Amino acid sequence: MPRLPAEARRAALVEAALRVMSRDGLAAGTTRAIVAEAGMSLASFHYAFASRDELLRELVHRVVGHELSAATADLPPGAGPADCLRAAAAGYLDHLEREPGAEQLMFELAMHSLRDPALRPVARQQYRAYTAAATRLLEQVAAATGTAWRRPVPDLARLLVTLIDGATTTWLVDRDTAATRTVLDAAVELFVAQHAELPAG
Amino acid sequence: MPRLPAEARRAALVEAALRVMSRDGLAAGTTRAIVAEAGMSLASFHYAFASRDELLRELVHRVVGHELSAATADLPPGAGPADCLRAAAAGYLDHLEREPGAEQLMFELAMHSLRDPALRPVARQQYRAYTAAATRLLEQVAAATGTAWRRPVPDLARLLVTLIDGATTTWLVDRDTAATRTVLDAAVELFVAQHAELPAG
DNA sequence: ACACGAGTGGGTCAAGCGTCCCAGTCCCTT
DNA sequence: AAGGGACTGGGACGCTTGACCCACTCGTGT
Repeated sequence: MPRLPAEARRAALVEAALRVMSRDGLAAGTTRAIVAEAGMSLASFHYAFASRDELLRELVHRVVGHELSAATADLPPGAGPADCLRAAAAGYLDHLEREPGAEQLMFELAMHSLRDPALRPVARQQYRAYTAAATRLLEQVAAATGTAWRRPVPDLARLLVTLIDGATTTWLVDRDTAATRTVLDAAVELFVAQHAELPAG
Repeated sequence: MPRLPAEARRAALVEAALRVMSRDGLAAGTTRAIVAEAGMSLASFHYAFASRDELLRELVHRVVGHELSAATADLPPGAGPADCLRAAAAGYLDHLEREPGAEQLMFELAMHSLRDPALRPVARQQYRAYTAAATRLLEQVAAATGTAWRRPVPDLARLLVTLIDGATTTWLVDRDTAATRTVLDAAVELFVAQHAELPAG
């Protein structure tokens, strides 16, 4: 209970909320559970945030920003495009295994946002961030390997997001990493064999 | 408020719960909201079900059973395997557009089940049902077109579930039917060109 | 026709929720 | 050093939740 400027307190509360909700689910993220995790009193919560919804909005913004920059940081050293994509997939799978709760929370957050008209734009933005990351990855791969994509990159980016999304939900259910890896590898092969590699001209 | 045998009341409550939760989300399915939707008193609820969790379990079982039989009923008249798969995808997309809430509820239910150790097997069963449906579809397509699949059918089935799952979540967020159709069509093409059509021997 | 048990309704309970208030305390400025 | 504003803590309010109890009513088997 040291004294904290409001801005730092907001950040601490968001992080605490993220921990609680990743561990026990979105619904478990009550104001009391959050302040207990952060080691504060209940009043500090509403001193830093006008409402629980405001914290939720800030939380989503922060996480989406973080995910976007994380996806951007993936720079495969690059041999062929297949290796690049496979490396990216493996990297994501590692992250998923390391923090399944966080990734599950993202889904719960998206589903929750969809039900609330006021929060719907937040969900949209979340997926726009995913698509942006996918687009960047595809462009990096093309640039790094001197190839171009046969289909429009936006279409491929959406396909990639779809695959990652589906792979995540199915993995969350059965935790079968080997099977998920197989699916992603097959998807990469599809991607490359069918859609990539027209020498850039 | 006519008199109803307990079994019929259970069914009516499950249907009412399904309506409420499809419309307003899993969290909105309180005992009071459900009995209001069913036009009963609160006591009738706990006469038919020992607890809200018991209703939830029965609801999931019923829906999974329904989805499994629905997916089985898909019999494409069949020209090539691509047409079969495309027809199946289009059929699912129609269903999704007709009842987005129900499909979103399935996700919410799965995510909720994953958090509760007692309900985790239910989520597993839900996805086993999906995989079974996908397997059946792939086998039907192979049989109807006289071809075989190059990769193990279980792998392909999981890939199919992954694709449908991902397509559903992305569509739920942006409701962009055209883009989702494009993704699914591309996926079908991938599926067929790369993985199908080895004449059955 | 009559009793018995299945089914019903309303009122109630304790717990947990988000939110709010206010008296107190610390730090920073001047 | 003294004032004022930023920050804290505990307690409380009003509401909703799942669960429950008990007095009642109706259909049915005898």
